[in-house]
Amino acid sequence: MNYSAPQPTLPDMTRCRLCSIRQFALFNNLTEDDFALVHLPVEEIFLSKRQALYNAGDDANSLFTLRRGLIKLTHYLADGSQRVVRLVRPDGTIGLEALVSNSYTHHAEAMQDSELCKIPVAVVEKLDRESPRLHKQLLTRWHQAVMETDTWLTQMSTGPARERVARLCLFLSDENGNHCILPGREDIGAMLGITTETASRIIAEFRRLGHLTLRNRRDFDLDTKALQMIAGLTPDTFLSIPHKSLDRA
Amino acid sequence: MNYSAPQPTLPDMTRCRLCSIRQFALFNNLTEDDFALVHLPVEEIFLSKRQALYNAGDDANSLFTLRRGLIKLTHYLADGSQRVVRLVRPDGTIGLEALVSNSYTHHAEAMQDSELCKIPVAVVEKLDRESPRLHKQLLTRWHQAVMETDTWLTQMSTGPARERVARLCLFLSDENGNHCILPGREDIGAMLGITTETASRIIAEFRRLGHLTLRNRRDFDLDTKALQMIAGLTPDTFLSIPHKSLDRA
DNA sequence: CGCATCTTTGAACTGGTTCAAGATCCGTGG
DNA sequence: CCACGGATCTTGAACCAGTTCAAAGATGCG
Repeated sequence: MNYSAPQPTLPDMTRCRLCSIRQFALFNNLTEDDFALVHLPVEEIFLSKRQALYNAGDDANSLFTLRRGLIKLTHYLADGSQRVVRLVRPDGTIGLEALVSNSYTHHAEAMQDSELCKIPVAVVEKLDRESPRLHKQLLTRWHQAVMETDTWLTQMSTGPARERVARLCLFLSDENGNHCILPGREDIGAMLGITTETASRIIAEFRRLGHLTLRNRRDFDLDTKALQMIAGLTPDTFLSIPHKSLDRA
Repeated sequence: MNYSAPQPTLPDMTRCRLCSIRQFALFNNLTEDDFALVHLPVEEIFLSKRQALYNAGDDANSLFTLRRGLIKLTHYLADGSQRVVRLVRPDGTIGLEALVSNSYTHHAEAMQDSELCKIPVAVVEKLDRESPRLHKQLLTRWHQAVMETDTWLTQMSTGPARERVARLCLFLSDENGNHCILPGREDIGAMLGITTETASRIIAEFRRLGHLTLRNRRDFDLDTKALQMIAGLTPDTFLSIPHKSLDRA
């Protein structure tokens, strides 16, 4: 575990009450009573791009809420390469496993300069016990983690490379949906299970076709419609109707 | 949701107390007091191969513990094909999302004749509230689900087809490790993200090389050592040391 | 026994990898 | 401020694993 100089923090969770992203994050819908239960420090953490939040196997005593930036969770493979298992975007929770295990499962690393809150396990455990609201939150967060990993598998590790790249661009695009910051080619490779060269070629192709337009450095404008087509017809069709293996109870 | 005639059940959870797999399953380490809290029926469910337990989107009012058999959780893709997201083996928990969502996320289907316990959400919610033991169990189960999905991604959807097939054989092998029941080629395809033909060819190759020996129908003896080699050198090396993107806090 | 389903195998094709050479970008220090 | 050096990105060409299409065996079920 390592990160740059934690800021001095207030002695309790006063800040959390005021936090701008609270309504979306783990501590959403807590009441004043809930906050009163806690007097342990919640630290702020700042990571710059490429810095690790923790490594697989590190002692797990805290969990984290991402306020700004982008974090990748990876497994390292036997051959030394890495496979991205999930991306966490702002408001996401990182390191939930701290609640049930004493070491982290993944390697967590910032892909952009990031800002997080570090919440001691003890805080969450106490709230979990005493606040039904947080308890529900917790289960929900866990559910999210599973769903996101599933989605990662079906969206980013399935189908031809071109589709995957298209899906990744869309996934990384901002709220408006027409702009995104692409990571380095190597990271793209680790996310999609393809080589850096393939990633490069496909992005070059998308640029030629006008589906991506470079703004600066790694900033791109994107033609959402076109990319959605490539990504596989209908946007989120994977909830559609099973066709075979039908019921025969 | 659909499955064959639920057996008549005892009026409460008496059976759970006596259950042979209890020590591993969700209700492990519950006390008599815990059981006393519940008077809702826990049904037994029997699925035969290819029968669905539930479909994505079905109303989720129960979760399940698998006692015998093998269940696959899948997402259906836009093109109608399916992608297996995780396999559940005996003692595993299925449908946890019922606790936080009112519909199931996956399609769950038996790959072998299976035997499950169907536990109403209300039961688990009550125990969750009133038994710290079950509460901890629940978080742990959820953690397991995430880890299993992660593993599925890194083991079954990464690397060349030959490696994947080898890993799948090992994954499906019984305790002794030298015997396994292989699913149909189409299922293998959906699990590994390859075509049925490729699956078939590779299995044929493994048989030629003596890594797999057919016993009957879909029963195979396997040469664990050889398969482990193919699966990618060291067995579970993916916890190994990160090499680049080192700390620079 | 005969039909439907699943598996195996073959042969052509292709998407993606590999290896290798340039190009481009960027921080650093002169 | 520019030039250098390392890293990253792009592009090319040969190669190969895996796909695709097609057709011939198995296998099981009514």
